[in-house]
Amino acid sequence: MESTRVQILQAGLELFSELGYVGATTRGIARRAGITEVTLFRYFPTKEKLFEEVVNAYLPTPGFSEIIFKAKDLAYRDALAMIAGAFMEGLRTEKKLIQIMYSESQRYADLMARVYMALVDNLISLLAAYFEGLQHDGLIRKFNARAGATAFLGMWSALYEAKYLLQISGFSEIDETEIAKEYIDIFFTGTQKTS
Amino acid sequence: MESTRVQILQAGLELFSELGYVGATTRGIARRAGITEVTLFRYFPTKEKLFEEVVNAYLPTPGFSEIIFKAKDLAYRDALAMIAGAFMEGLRTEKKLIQIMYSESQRYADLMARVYMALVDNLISLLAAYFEGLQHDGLIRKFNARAGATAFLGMWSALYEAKYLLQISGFSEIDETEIAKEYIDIFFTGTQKTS
DNA sequence: TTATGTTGTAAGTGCTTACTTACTACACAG
DNA sequence: CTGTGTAGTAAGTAAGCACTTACAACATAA
Repeated sequence: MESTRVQILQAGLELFSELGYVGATTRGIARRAGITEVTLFRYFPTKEKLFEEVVNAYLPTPGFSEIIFKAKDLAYRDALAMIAGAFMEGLRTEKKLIQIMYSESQRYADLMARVYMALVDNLISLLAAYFEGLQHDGLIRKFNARAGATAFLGMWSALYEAKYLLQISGFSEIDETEIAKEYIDIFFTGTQKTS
Repeated sequence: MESTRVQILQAGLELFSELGYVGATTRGIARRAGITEVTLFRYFPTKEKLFEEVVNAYLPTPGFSEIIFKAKDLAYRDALAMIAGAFMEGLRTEKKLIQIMYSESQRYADLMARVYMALVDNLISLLAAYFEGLQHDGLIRKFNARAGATAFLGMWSALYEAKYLLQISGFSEIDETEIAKEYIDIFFTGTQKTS
């Protein structure tokens, strides 16, 4: 059955993210998948190949184009809020993959760079294009659109890391909608036209 | 000699950051320190104790208070630029520790949270106090000072991660002073008084 | 000279690891 | 009923791991 393969990949994603590439064992992955180690090696020739297939299997297909498309129907401030919300939700959904990305960024630099690209690079480009459209219509001030996009998403990804990856206690207390309001205020005001 | 101990700690910092806690071996650390494995175990009873001592030994003593102190003599925009530059330089200096922090944030959650606190939490508080002073003097608009501080530093730490930790090619091409100017522009304008 | 502290050398412990081989059990399609 | 594909079981391999023991070499200080 194909489901055996999927179960192994799922178990691999979990254990690689919890224990890292070296820390996760083929025995442990097999156990969590509910199969034997021998069966695991019937599907994947080496631990390394399994790891690469896990990452590739769960590489997110960026579904951000619709988000930005919808943003065009909203007022600028509401669009920023919606984009930020969608981005944070996307990061939360991909938490296991993001954990792998950070812990293996040295050993598997190229592969992890691809994970980053899949996660945020596409959104950066779309967001930059959105800003350029608004600039062209004279609705926001002129600035380097790509730099603006990384500035905006950077605030959120840093918040995500402190709160969800490192689980800093000072951030878990804070209401996310409250801090979101401040972030959006700053960026909104910072990109307004100077009247 | 005390220098043997220091050499082991230094080698431990390097190998733990390159290979992770599980991936780094006591043999490898001893070799890089230029001593034998037996000597390593004469100084540190277990690999785990060695790891904890490495992290504690290289926990940065935050030297940010002087930075914020100097900022008070500068114009707001120049102060932002100086703080951002000092923060980025601090992150670059602590690259190995930061790598450890990200790769072991699951296994050693508490210890790595302490690393984060030492790295940025102190600066967040100081920066928030600086903003509050400016707000009190009516030089910038009112906003949640702590949220503003995390927003400002978040932009920079996200840039640092993409450029130096994940080494995303798209960021290494960009001139850092150019992107810095845009970040500061956005934050400066975003926290100005609405006249 | 004698005592002490620091290091290296050599060997080995028991455990875990990724990965293999050989055989068996069972479901299902022709 | 027979062949085929998928799985489990049992056992084992060679290598690497953290960590130990015992002893010898050397410098320094009393």
